[in-house]
Amino acid sequence: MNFISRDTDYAVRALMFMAKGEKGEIITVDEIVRREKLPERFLRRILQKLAKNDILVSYKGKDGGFSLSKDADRIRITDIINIFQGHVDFAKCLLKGRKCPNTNSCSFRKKLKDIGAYVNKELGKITIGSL
Amino acid sequence: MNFISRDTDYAVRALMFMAKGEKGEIITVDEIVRREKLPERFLRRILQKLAKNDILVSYKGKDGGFSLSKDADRIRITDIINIFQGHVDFAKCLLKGRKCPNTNSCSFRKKLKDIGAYVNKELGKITIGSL
DNA sequence: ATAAATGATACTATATTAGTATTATTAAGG
DNA sequence: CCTTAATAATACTAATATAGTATCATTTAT
Ligand code: FES
Ligand code: FES
Repeated sequence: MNFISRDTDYAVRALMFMAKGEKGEIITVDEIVRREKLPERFLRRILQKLAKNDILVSYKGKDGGFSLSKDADRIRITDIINIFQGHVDFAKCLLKGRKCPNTNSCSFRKKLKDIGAYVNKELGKITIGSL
Repeated sequence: MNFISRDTDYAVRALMFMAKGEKGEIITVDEIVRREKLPERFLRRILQKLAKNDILVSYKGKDGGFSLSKDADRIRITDIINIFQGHVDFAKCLLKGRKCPNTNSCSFRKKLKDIGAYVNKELGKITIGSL
């Protein structure tokens, strides 16, 4: 069981590569593909999603590409995880349709919540710039 | 994205229920199903797996059922997670076939590893008995 | 106009998760 | 020894999530 999904991982790697360039530099998908050996079309979609979520700025047309929308130190790993994997829920009642016999008092869920809070806090400290 | 899968959750709930009884008490699947409202056949398979992994002892035949194989305080949540979800990997290189450009030096992976270690340590402290 | 880039969206393939069904085996008790 | 009440083993199916591909539209510098 992996904690980090493929698209999160690819996104982080692409961002790390982009962060090496000058601030605001425009980089094309092809360039990233060449350097990081990622599947092109898949990566395109990933970068598009990052642009939609204000991590990247996209420039269409000739000489276009993507640039970081903010300083690499302000892009947190949790932002990326949230975009691609949604909120990481450490403690959700899994009894969907049926009635959960002990929703509010469940001590298991309570403990997991504490651990989840810690993980989110620590992951929030990691930024693209810090890598 | 959920950290805990359905079968882990069901297993924990079943074990918590069983831990309420006397030490070594034999309990049938039907009894757990009645009390915890879990899908019977699915739960059967889950308990079988727990038995195979020495969490439960199974008694076949009439008056049979399952009992805890050890004190509830010695059954850790991590044991259950490992059985049903495998080792939780916080930091694995996701570039399978292709060559990873930076396997040994990847700082992202290194940081995730630390967090994973913490989570496993904390989860290891939680036992069925403590819930 | 053309070429070189992204945008949007739909499609497909594979893996994982969740659950069901079937048949065999075991052991207690009359 | 037969019946009954339990688990064991295994195969099957359905739903969902993940990973990746394909197609066509739009934009912009020259
Ligand atoms: S079971 Fe629904 S909350 Fe613990
Ligand atoms: S990318 Fe393979 S290890 Fe960081």
